[in-house]
Amino acid sequence: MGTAPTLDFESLRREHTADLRSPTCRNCDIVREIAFCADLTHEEIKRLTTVRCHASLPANFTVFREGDEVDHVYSISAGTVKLYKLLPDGRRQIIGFLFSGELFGLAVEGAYVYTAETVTATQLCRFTHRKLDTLRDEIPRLERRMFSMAVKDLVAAQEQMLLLGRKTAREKLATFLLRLSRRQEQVGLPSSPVALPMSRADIADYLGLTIETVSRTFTQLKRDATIGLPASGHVLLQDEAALRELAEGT
Amino acid sequence: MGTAPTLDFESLRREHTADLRSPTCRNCDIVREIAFCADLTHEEIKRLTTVRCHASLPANFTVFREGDEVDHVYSISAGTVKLYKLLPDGRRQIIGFLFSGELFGLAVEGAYVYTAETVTATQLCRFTHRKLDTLRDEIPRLERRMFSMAVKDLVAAQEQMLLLGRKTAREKLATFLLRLSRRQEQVGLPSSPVALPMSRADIADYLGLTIETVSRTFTQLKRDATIGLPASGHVLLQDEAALRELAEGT
DNA sequence: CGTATAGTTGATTAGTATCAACGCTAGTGG
DNA sequence: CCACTAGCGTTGATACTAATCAACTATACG
Repeated sequence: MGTAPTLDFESLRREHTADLRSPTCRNCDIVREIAFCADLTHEEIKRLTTVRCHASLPANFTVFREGDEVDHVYSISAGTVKLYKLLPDGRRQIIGFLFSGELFGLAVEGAYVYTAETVTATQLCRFTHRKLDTLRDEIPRLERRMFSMAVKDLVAAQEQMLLLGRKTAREKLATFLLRLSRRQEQVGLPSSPVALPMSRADIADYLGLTIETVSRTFTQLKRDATIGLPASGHVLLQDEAALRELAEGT
Repeated sequence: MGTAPTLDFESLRREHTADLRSPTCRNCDIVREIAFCADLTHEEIKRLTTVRCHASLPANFTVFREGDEVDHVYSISAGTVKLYKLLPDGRRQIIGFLFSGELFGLAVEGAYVYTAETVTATQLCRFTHRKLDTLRDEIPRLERRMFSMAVKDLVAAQEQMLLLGRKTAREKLATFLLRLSRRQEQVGLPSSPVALPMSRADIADYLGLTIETVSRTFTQLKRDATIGLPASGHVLLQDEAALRELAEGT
């Protein structure tokens, strides 16, 4: 997995920020797009703004590694991030793909519990844990919001356990495609040509399969006219009903 | 999965409470053992006490089902509970085994996201979601505590994804046994004769295996003198180093 | 004591992994 | 501008782990 090493966040910020900044992030006073600020008042957002700092990172950039000492919490402004855990012999399990608006960097006992790596070019906002703790005390709604985000992640993790433990390769892939499709809908994009920013290797490590099995299963679904593969990185959902049946395991 | 149907909690409470009540739970004013009350002051615990209500349930009792309308949050005073999700064709994934001091019943959009069933005879405390919400507003530390519990569960769920997606049957079982062993240590019990209150079917559905594979793997580990099986429901960890190597996948 | 349930063991199958080769695409340098 | 190369993705042949099907044993229960 030819991954760039973790670099100094600050230098990266200077190096890559210019060309990747989006309009909403150019000026530091608009942070509503940050997920856990969504419900806050203007006043509260202002407070948050003072402690945040953002950067744009290239694809395949390691933000932090499992076991690293925790310093910051990150929020994705734009782009895609993958979180994963490794076994000593290199076997990898991707815990989740995160998109714009999602938060990561939670940890136990001062160490990150997974590695975080960008999939595409990505813009991140980050806060120190210390400052976030202070803010949580000052803004009770923030605490509540972070709790419900943790619950949301927990529910997703449990759904993924069902997938990993009990679904077949076809069912896993169908579930995966429908999830991405649903997410696109939520962001106001069309549900059907699903964008796959991640590689086959990433998909395999997310679904508990091998690259080859993922590839073969794509081919099978295409042969069955359930999906179409118009271009690399894009999947057409031709028969959503069939996909749903597969995903639910009926 | 010959499961008793969900019964009325209140009638069960009356029916089973007498013989199952533990000394610590007999009087309603000691609730320190409830996990999310651990850090609270005496005053705060008193407040909680007024809204709680407890019951003792027999083994294999369904507390609630996935999809049921949410009413309560439960805390285990004594016993073991399993949480699971089902696919329409009956395939089952156990999300977790919970023990004394743990909380369950979190939900999204008013519906439980998993089924909860007792493994052994179990004592539960329960609170209505409504009352808990009120208390969370009144006791900020409670909110913080619930957040860190959710994070703990999330981290455990991510660890389980690695197990389900990337570990072999032997590695899965070794990991499982070591977890139970570690938990016993934390409660002050010896680490070695590990108690297995759950059936082979439950273990299989937790590890993403079949009953037969679990049984065969137990036999293999016994043959290798890694574990001993002195009596049904108990496992002796004869070679913890070997188990740890297996669990870490080295 | 007989029956039901849980657990073990064996034989065979099936699904996915592994090993290997090949094609496609994109980026590089002449 | 085009050949060259590297990396990603696909496809094929084979191996292997765990599932399935089946029989049998041990344990708990009435």
